[in-house]
Amino acid sequence: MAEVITRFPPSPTGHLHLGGARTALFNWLYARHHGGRLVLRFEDTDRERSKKEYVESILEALKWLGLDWDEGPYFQTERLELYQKYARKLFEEGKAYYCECTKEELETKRKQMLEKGLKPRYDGTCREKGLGPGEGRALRLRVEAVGEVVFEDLLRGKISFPAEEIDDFIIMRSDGTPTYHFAVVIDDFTMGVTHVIRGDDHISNTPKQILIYQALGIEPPRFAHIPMVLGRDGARLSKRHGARSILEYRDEGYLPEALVNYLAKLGWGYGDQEYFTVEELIKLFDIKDVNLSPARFDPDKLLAVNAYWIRNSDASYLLSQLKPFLKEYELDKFSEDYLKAAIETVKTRAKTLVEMAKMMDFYLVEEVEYDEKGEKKFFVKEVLPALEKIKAYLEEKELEEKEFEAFLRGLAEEMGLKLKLIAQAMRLALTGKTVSPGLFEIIKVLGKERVIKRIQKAINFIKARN
RNA sequence: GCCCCCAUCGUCUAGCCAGGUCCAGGACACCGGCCUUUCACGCCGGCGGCAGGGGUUCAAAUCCCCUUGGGGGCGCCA
Repeated sequence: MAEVITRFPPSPTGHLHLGGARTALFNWLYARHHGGRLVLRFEDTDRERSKKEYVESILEALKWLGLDWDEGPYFQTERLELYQKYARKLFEEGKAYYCECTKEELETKRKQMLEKGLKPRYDGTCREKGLGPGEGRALRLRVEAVGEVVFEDLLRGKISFPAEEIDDFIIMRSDGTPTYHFAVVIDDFTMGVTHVIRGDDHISNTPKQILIYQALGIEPPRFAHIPMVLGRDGARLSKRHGARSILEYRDEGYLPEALVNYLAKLGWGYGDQEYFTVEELIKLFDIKDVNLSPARFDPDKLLAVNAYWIRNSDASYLLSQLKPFLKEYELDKFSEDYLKAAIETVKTRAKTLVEMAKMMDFYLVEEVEYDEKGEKKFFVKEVLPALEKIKAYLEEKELEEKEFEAFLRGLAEEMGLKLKLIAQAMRLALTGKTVSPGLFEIIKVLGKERVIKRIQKAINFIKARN
C-alpha cells in the first residue's frame, strides 16, 4: 500500500479548540495507524486575522496533547511564489481569467441576489473581457456549469453537486495572495497529501477544490469529512462552551490522556470500550468507523474521563503533571516517595489536578488551618481525653491498621463517644478539613512525628478555647 | 432562498453496510442501595431512546420514499 500522508492545517486566527484538536487527532491517528506521515501547515493567508501568538499557542497545544508531526510547520505566506506559479499556468491555459470587479460591487450584487431568493453567485461580468493581470484584479477560475461535480467521501460514499451551483470563484486575490481553496489544493498536491480528513463543514467546499484539481489536470486526494463538534446546546462551538483553548483545559488540571480519550470517542467508538490509551487508539482507530452525525461536547463526560485517567495513572506520572499546580508549596522539603504516597491517597478522589492539589495541601504545609465549621462541631472538650490517648498510643505502638482501628473503636466505647466524633476530630487535627482520605492512610503517609505534633496542636487549640 | 450533510436514552455511543440472535447493549449525568470514621473509589439496582409517517418483506433500529428536526455551505474568511 502506498504511503499515507495526512495533514493538519490550522489557521492561526485563534487558539486550538476542541473541534480543531479532534481533527488533528483523527489525522494523527490515521497517519500513525497506517505508518504514514502527518504534515503540519499554517493557513495564514488571512493577514488581517492571523497572529503569531496563535501559532505559538497551537504548537504548544499540539505538543501537550502528544500529537507530533513529521513535516512542517509550513506557512502559506512563505509559499506565495508557488501559488503564483500555478495560477499563471491556469491563466495561460485559459482556465482562469482576471476580474476587475470591486469588493463593493460584488457585495452589492450578492445582497441583491440573496434578497431575490437566488443563490448568490458571480454573474460573469469579466468572464469574456480578456483582461490580463493588473492592479486591483483578482483571478477567477472559469467554471463550466454543466453536469455534476462528484467525489467519493471515505465515510459517506458518493457526494455530488450540480455544477451550476458553483460560480467562477476567486483563486488569487487582487493582492497576489491565494484564496483558501487554491492554497489548499496546491499545498495538498505539492505536499503529497493522500488523505484529507477535515470537518464536514468543508463538504460544500470540496467541489470547488475538485474543480481546481481538474483544471490543473491532477488527481485529487481521498476525502473523509468528519462530523463537527457542537457545543452543549447543539450550536456550533463558541467561546461559551468548548471553543476554549485546549491549553485552558491543561491549566484547569486535565490530563492530555483524558482529552485525547474523550476527543477520540466524540464521533468514533470501538464496541463498548470507553477508555483507550493512545497506543490502543493507534491500533484500533479506523476512519471508516467514524460517525456521520455531529457530536455535542459534554463537559461532564470529559470530567469523568479525566477522573478515570487520574485514578488510573501511577503516582510518579501524576507528580510530574501536578508540579505546576503545587508551585506555592516548598516541594523540595519532601522526598519523592513522600509526595507519591500522598498522591496515592487522593487520586481516587480528585477529578482534576487542580482539585488534587487542593486536596493534598495538608501534606505540604507545616501547620494546618482548621475548617471553621468543623472545628466548632468536632473540637469539643469531650474529645480531649481521646486525643490524648491516641497521641500516647502513637508514641508507643507500631502502626498497624487493624490494630489501630480496634484501638479507636475501643476508645470510643470506653469514653462513651461516637467513633465518628473521634475520627472527625482526628481528621480535623491532621488535615484541617472535615473531608479527606482515610485516617489510617493519612497517618501512614504523614508519619508519626508530624501526626503527634498535629494532635498536640489540636489539644492545645481545644484547651485554649474552652 | 438555493445546495449539501446528518438523525438510537438528556449527552457520547454499540447495533445499521451483509434485515431475524434487540420488547435495543455500554458509558456520562441523575436517583436508590451496599461498603464506610468523612469524601471518594468499587459493587448492585433504577430512570431513560430506535424523530414521525408511508412503503418493501414472513420479519425493519437495520433497506427505500416523504415529512419534520438539526448542522453546514453559498466571501478578494479559513
